[in-house]
Amino acid sequence: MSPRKSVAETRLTRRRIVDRGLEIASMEGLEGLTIGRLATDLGMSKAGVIGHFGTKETLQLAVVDEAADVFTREVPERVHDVPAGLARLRAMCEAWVAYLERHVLPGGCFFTAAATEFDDRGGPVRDAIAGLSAVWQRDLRIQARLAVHGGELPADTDVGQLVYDLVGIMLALNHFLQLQGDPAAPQRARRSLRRLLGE
Amino acid sequence: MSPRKSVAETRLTRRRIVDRGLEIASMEGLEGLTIGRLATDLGMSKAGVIGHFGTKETLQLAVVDEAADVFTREVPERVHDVPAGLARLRAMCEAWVAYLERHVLPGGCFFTAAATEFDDRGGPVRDAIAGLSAVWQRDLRIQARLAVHGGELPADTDVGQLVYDLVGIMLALNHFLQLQGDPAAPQRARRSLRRLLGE
DNA sequence: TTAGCTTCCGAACGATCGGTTGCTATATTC
DNA sequence: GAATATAGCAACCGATCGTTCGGAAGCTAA
Repeated sequence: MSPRKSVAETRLTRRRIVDRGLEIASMEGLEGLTIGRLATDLGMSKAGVIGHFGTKETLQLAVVDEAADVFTREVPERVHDVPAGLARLRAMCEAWVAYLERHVLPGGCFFTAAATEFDDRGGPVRDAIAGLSAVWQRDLRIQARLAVHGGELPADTDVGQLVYDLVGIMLALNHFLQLQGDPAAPQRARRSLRRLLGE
Repeated sequence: MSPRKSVAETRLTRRRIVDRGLEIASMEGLEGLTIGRLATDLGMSKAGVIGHFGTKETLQLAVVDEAADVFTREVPERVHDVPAGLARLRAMCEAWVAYLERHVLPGGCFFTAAATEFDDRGGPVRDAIAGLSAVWQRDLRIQARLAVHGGELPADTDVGQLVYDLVGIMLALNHFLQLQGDPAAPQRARRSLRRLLGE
C-alpha cells in the first residue's frame, strides 16, 4: 500500500519508531517493547517497523542508543561549560537529579530499568547498557579525581567510593519517585549530594 | 495421568512451584515468569501448575509473598535478638548487605528487580511490592528513631533522609554486583554504612 | 464399597509473539 | 522516459502466551 518515501522521510520514520520505542521501553521494559505494539501505536504494519532494523535485538540496541543520546543531551551537555573539577562534578549531579525530577521519559530512568532487567543475561544489549553505564561513571570519576588533585576535595578521598555513593543517591531517587511517588525525593537527593560534595 | 496426592504432597507441590517461580522471577522478572516454562522445569503440565492459583496474577502474588518470606528469614529474623536502637539498625543493614552478597536468589535482590519492573503499572502486584517495601522502610525508620531518642545518633538527624541514604546504598550494591560484577561492592556498601551509622 | 472431592494431565482455545514473503507504488538514477 | 531500488503493506508462518475443559486417578468420608 504505502509507497517508497524520500530519504528524509525514511529517516524520519525511523526516528519515530525509535522515539516511540524508547517511551514504551522506559515504561514496559526492553522486552515489553513489542513490534506489534509499536506498529499499532505508529499506525503501520509490523513488517514496516521491523524492516528498518531486521531484528528485534537491533531495534533494542537502537533504542538503547537513543536513550544514551537523550541522557547525554539532558545531562552532560548541559554542564559542558562548567569549569572542570568539583564545580563540574556538582553540576553533573544536579543535572542528573533535575533530569530524573523532570520525568523526561514517562517510565523514569531508562538505564535503571534496563540495567535491572538485563543484568542477569548476556548478549549485546546487556553489553551496551553496561558499557554506557561504565562510561558515565568514568566521567564522574574523572571530575572527582580532578577535584581531589585540585584540593577541592580531601586528599584521601576514595574516588571509587564516591562514585558508588553518587550512583546510590540516583538509584534511590528513581526508586522513591517511581515506586512511592515521593515528592520529597529530589530534596533528599540534593541534601545527600551536599553532604558528599559540600555546599 | 497423575492422581490425587495426599494433602501433604499437594502443599509440597505448591511450594515447589512457588520456590522455582521465585528463582525464575529473580532472574527473568515477574513477567518473564511463564507458566509453560515453570511447567517444563517442574516436569508437569501447564494446567497442573496454574490449577493451584487459577490465574497468573495470583501466582505472581504468591511469588512476591514467598520473596518476602525469604527476605524476612534472611534479614530481620537474624537480628531479632539484637538490642533495639542503633545496634539493631546496624545489624539490620549488615544482614541486608550479607543477604545481597550471598546471592541468596540467583538474580540478585528480587524486590529491586520487581520494583523497577512494576513501578509504572497499577494493579495488586505493584501494590504488594510497594507495600512490602514500605513496611521494611518503616522498620528501619523505627530503629533509627529509637537511636535518635536514645542519644545514639545526633538529635537533629533527619530519619527519613537516613532511610533514603540506606536504601540508596543497597540499590547501588545490587547494581554494582549484578551489572558490573564488582567484587569490591560489598566493601563499599559497608564503608558507606559506617559513615552514616558510625563504627 | 461407594460416592465425592481434588490433583493433575492432555488437548485445545484465541491471542500475540518475532519474523518472512510477495507485492505495489514511488523516489531515485541513468 | 526507462530501469532500478526500496519503504511499507497484507497475509501468513511456527511458536508460545494465559486459560479452559473433560476426564483419569486416587485419597477420603460415608
